[in-house]
Amino acid sequence: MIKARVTVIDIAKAAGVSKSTVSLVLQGSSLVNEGTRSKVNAVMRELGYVYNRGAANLRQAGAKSRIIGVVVNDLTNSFFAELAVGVDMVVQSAGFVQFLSNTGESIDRQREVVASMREHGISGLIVSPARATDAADFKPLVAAGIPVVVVVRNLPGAKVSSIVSDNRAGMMAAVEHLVGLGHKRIAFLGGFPDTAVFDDRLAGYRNGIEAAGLGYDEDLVISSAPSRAGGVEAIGKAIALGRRPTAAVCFNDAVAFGVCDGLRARRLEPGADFAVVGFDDVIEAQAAVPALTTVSVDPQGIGRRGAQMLLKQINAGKAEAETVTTAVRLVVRESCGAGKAAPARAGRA
Amino acid sequence: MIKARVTVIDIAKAAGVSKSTVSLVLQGSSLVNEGTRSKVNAVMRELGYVYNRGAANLRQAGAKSRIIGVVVNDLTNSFFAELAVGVDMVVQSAGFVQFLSNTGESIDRQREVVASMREHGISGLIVSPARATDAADFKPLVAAGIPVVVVVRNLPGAKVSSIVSDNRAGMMAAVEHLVGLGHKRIAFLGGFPDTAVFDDRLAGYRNGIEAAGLGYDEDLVISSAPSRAGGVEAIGKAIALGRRPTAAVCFNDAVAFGVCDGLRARRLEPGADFAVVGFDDVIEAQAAVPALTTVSVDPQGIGRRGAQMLLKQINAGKAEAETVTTAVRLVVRESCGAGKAAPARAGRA
DNA sequence: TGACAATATTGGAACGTTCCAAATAAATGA
DNA sequence: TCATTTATTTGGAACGTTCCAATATTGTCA
Repeated sequence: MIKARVTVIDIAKAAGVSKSTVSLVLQGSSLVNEGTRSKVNAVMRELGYVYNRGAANLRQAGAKSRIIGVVVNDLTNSFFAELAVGVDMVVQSAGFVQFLSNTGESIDRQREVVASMREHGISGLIVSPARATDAADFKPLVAAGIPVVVVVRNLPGAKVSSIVSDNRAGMMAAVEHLVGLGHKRIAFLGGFPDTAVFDDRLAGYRNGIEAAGLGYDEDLVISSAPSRAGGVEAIGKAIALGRRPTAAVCFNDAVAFGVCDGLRARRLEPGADFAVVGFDDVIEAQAAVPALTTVSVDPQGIGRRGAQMLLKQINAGKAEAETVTTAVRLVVRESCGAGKAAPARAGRA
Repeated sequence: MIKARVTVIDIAKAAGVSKSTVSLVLQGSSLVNEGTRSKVNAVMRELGYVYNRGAANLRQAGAKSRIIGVVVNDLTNSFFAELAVGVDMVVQSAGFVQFLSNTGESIDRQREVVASMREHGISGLIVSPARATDAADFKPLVAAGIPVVVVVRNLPGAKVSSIVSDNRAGMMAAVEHLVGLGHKRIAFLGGFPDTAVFDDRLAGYRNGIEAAGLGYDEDLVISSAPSRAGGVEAIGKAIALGRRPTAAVCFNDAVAFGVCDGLRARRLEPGADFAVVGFDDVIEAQAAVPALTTVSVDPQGIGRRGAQMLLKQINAGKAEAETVTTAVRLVVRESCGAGKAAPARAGRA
């Protein structure tokens, strides 16, 4: 068991040059002679040299650790897994690596992992914050000059960049579609009212309802946990209403699936007897029976976009916070009752 | 914009002690006086000190970076996302952080991320290898004394620890169950024959068939991509067979879902007209219609277990490779036609 | 040939920590 | 009081890189 690490000095000695030259080669400097370069490279390969980024970072004063921190609130939700994959794609091809952690909606955990990432000298952070995250939590990071991009859930008041989907427009489109199908009583089901995302989606719903000349009726807004179970609960309450709705837009796809479950438990067929529209377009949406009509937000795209934005800020050294909202589009499938769509499509590449 | 990093020396100066003492405090040494300790801690808080792990690792000769590398082959598959979450749980609570990367089944990518992780000085690696990974790929890691644990897919020939689920027993149980329901012609659908996992599952199928006194018939083994699309394809071929099977065990749940799709496209109802059993028990399995009878492998459990094993090896300094196969259990739901089970249960905590 | 530029190479001195051996201070025993 | 523990504290010297300023080497032009 030879534990001795091979260092740049070993290489230098073996190649008959100075450590400085080896360092130059490492950084692909054009200053070094072609012959020398290839010799050094050969020796490196031969001795099995592995670059010590820690040491390098030390010298480079925290500038470029080439580590990007990624924090998501629920990795078991495929929406966020996709997001992480999107980030990974661009981060990776830019020669960075991804430090990914899952907070499971715990803000304590979030604090921990962010602190830990900071200790490791991340050069930027992408975060989908846990519920009830304090906007001030990322203050120290940006004060230290570490770019932060908030995705999916925005943090009103925090002076960081953010990318959120156009929740309002998406929900409005969903309502319009249902109105176009002849529905007059459309409920808004699921979600916790204490989040910015909820507010946006609800606002879109309200806009859509009012634009259609239907009266906005508070009774038709039924919040619940943003989960499958929450959906079951919400549809239960909706059906118990005096003037029962004939359609619902849901806070997200998980809720929508729950709503479908709840409908079937009451011998109502989603799509045929009651129209259901989700939000997010998670992978399962197109495969479900009935296939879910939903608002597609392309989490992978958000991830890619967020990563690009972050990299831009890292390279720029200093960047002011920008906020983008990404377009969404309604994907009409079966659960809204708009007729059996063409046979389901294609896998993922 | 004051970029000056606060270092241990700044703290020392401000607290009127030496840097060595500050270092002692940092490591929670019992050598330092209680009064001094609290003073130092106070100053640290005041100046907003952040520990520089890079510098520490440098000195500690790569021993304890407290970084665990996690490499999965497909993060968009919830099976692996769950796995990562399981790892994260134990890794996190042991005070380590997780470096997670997705290879998307690309062995080039895998090589890249592993190299990158090594440069960052990970103290251990958990990997669910991409298809066709060369067992020698992890040789340098273990030679350098970095423990590696392979999960889910084993790497015959590699001298590393591994945790795989008991594929053989699981498939055998599935076959036995179908036999118990009266099926005589049971197909094995999906999966690529070039993987160890495929071999194991097929062996389990064969054992089950022969144990039941049914003849093993090669025609009933139809491989395909281990995906939903592959499932559609496989069931198509199965139905075209002369003596058509009446049931199938599938390579994994994705294939099983595809098989259900394919059945329905031919006006056959999975569960009623043809029995389908999957493998993995992905989250969607219990929510699907019909709920999928499948072999549950608890990816989160494997993740936790793998992480524990890895930590043990890290702490032990040197550990020989051990191999565990984790138990699996058949979860009977609807798709096998064993009668409507009790109403589906409960979410995830 | 000498002066100058261009091209390659190089020895320290950092970077922020931990470790070691040694120093200091305080407490104990005789 | 002095020697001897015991409890704290402390300066360097690493660790493996990068950066800087300086040096060697070569080539070019007059």
